[in-house]
Amino acid sequence: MSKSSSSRTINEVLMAAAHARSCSSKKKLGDQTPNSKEFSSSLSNKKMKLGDQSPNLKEPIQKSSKSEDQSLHPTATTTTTPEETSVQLKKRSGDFNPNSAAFWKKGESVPFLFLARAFDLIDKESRRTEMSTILCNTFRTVIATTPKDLTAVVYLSCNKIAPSYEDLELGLGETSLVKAIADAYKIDVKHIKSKLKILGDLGLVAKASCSSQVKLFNYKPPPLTVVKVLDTCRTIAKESGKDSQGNKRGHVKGLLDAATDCEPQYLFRLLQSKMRIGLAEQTVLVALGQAAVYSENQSALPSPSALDEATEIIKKVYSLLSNFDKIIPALLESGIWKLAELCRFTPGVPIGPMLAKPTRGVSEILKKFHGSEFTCEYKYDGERAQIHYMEDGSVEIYSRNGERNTGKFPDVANSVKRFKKSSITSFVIDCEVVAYDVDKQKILPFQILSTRARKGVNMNDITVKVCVFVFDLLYLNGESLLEEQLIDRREHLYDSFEEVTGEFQFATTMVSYEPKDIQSFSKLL
DNA sequence: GCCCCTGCCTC
DNA sequence: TTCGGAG
DNA sequence: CTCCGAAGAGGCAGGGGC
Repeated sequence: MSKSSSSRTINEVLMAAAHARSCSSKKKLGDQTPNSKEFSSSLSNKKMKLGDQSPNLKEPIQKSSKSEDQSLHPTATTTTTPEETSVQLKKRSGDFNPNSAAFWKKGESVPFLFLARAFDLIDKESRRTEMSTILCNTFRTVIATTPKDLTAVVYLSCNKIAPSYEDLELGLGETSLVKAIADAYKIDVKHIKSKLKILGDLGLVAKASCSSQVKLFNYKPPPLTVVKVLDTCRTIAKESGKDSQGNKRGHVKGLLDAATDCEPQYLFRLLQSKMRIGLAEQTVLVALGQAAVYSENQSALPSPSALDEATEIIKKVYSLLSNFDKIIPALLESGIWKLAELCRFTPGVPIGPMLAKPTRGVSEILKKFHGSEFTCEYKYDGERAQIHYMEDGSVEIYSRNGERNTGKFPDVANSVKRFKKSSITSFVIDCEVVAYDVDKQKILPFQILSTRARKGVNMNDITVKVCVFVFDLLYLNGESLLEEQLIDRREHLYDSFEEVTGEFQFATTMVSYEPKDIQSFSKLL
């Protein structure tokens, strides 16, 4: 098992374009080409930028003339049927009437069936642009009828139940869900399992089981709503302790009892966190941005550039503040064009990380960088960590995926403040936490790090010591540094912290114009 | 009290 | 993490 | 190139069972 990860050595090199985070405009270090956003690394990975921070959120060309006056929308939409909904949602955005697809009254809770139908349409579509259109129409419908449900709709569309840093897990996997179906329908677990093998998907199994189910009672639970589904998911996630498994199953059964049509299928895929309809966060964001544009300007069709701009804004905003509970209300209240002002990078909320991207070799890199200044950086073999130090002295640590990791690294959380200079009142750093042998002063392989306890770690129980290798500073003394060049952020970084060997060190880097330096740098191992 | 299965998360 | 498919 | 989805290794945590 010395799998790839452990075979990577600590000395592996990683390089990034010198202007990393703020990709678009500013460059000061060479390479102005439009595709100067990426980096490549020599050995196996490299870092890449995150979601665009195009600093030019200029005034929208298509200012919304009248934004929120919903009163002029044609009234009600009670005559539409679920079937009709599907037809409407597939229309091109320009031809779509946001009041045509709803089969519930304005202000009423959005039925889960509406969303399930949209998922079903998307499932049958392979073009992401089309998926996005369908979802865009879906969002527009919700905005036009029951905007307060938009947050729930967006969460479910992303297959999330809360921001990732809130540590809310369903705790339901395939096995539990199979049991839940068996429970609910009084079917043998074995039958469910064999069906699962045949159909290949738990959602389909749920659907099939549901339709073959004979309802013995006339009692019919009220239709599911999007909010109900989301709330129940959260309830399931919070269930813990004795009998929690059974309780969770009970909640699932409750949902299943009320599910009809294609609802069971998507309900179970949601519960399994495997939507597999080809739609995920990025596509949802695109749809959301565009829906916002269309909804703001009912009378005129938005220009393509306005739509692109909206997409950029929403992606950027989400990478800075990945919390729909904050973004959606702001979006509904003030519109897409002001969103960036309202939703800023905030300490305490993890920012989307710039990720490395594999390259096939040094030669590939050599070409890419001749003529431009570039930088290389060691890629340490540990765990990514984003450390937030707030004004009040509190610390939070987040993983690569934005999960709160603070409880896993109490040693780091307690020590970081010792490495900052006293004038520093708040900061966010990006770093790699690496297992470290204090006696031998040596970095240990990832394997060792992975044996650390993961939750509620007690300082006294720590056996694997770690060293933090910082490579970026994203926020300092109340101000975001995201608009600055990587090279400049590094300067701030070096100015703001003191290294302590074996505890807190700066990642080894090199900056050059000479492609051949890449090779020599990578030989440092 | 101990062990296993399931879920989740890291790379 | 790496891979492969689709657009 | 971007996005999505699937797969794989190793390992901790929590619950359920005995």
